[in-house]
Amino acid sequence: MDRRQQKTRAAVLSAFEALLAEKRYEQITVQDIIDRADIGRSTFYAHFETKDSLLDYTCRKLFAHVFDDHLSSETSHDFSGGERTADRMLTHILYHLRDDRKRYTRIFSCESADLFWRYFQTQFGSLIRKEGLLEKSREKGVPEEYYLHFYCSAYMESVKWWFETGLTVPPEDLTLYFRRVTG
Amino acid sequence: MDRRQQKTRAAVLSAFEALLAEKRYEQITVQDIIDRADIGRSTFYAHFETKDSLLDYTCRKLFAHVFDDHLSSETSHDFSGGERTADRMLTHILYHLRDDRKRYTRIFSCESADLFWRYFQTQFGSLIRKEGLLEKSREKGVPEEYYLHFYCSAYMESVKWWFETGLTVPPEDLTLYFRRVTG
DNA sequence: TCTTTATCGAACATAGTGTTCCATAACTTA
DNA sequence: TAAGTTATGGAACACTATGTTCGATAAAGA
Repeated sequence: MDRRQQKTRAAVLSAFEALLAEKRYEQITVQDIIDRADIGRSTFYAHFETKDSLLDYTCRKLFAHVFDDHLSSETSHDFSGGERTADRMLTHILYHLRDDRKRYTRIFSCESADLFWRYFQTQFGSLIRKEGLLEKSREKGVPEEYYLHFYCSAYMESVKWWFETGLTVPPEDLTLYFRRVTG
Repeated sequence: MDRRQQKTRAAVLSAFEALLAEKRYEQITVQDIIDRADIGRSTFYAHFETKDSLLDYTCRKLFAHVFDDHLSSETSHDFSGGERTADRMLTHILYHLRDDRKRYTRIFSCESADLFWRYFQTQFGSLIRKEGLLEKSREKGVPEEYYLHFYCSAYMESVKWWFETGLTVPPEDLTLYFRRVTG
């Protein structure tokens, strides 16, 4: 890949994330981005079809950063240990989110980024299956799809709440809260 | 109030709701609305500051329709009966939503209408207090605000899931599901 | 009837998106 | 190092949508 392309791409992404830390996605204009990245308008559109594509790309990247990099290395996809192991992982995600709080705050509140949550939900779905929680849905007497939706959104809403309170609660405690209300 | 104003207002609101049943809020233009309502552009802006104001107004109206009209008449704000009474009310809301499904489907999926959910959450909050569920938060060992947030969003997400599945589940059953997973 | 006022319609300013074109500069490869 | 390829810059452009302004007209209320 051409060095120029790499530089441009990196400049755009970093400009975008910086802007995302300052204001909501909806009020960021392409002009803002290219000013900050110090590139021409046509150059931007040579890299990204639309502004939404950029958001999409960024979400995917952040998502991969949360799940692929950190998650798999931690537990090597072995959740046979049951809730204990899964808890360690959930807590691990929270630590990661807190470390990069600036990046994620805007993504979470960004109205167009339910994209991020959709990925989250997909990934979370496979987690739940590994935990064998779909059997729990039978115990509780609710449909599997309902339980899946409930469980995912409960975690997502926990995280949202966490960010709203300014991340004052320790990650371990939040995981505990989540377990207690969903258990 | 001038008869002309009333007519115009009614025309706008009905045009807006009709459009909302056809496409998402984001892709509805002011032009669409005034074409359908058959009024002049300046007339629209004489009634509503912006397109968002119209959405805001509509959300408030729908919200009042769900809560004030139906809810209070049903149980007269007496939730001392505990879960049984509250369940009847939750189910009642679901019936109302299903009867007017076309109106609500778009509102629920409209990205700018977390407004509606905010109202919902506020109202739900007072419900929970009356149910004495904040004591339950102590039993469960989680902060009250966390439990409130969790409980509200669990109901909201249940409703969202319900609409996604095309309202196939009977209202009574959904209330049951909700109770089983949050109980 | 007389006065008030809501509406129409067209034109306007503003702002943002995404496209096109070509000269220029930077990069790759041979 | 030279030749050829390709990314970039920058300006101009078409397009869409928002929200404003204003004077003429028609409908309402007193």
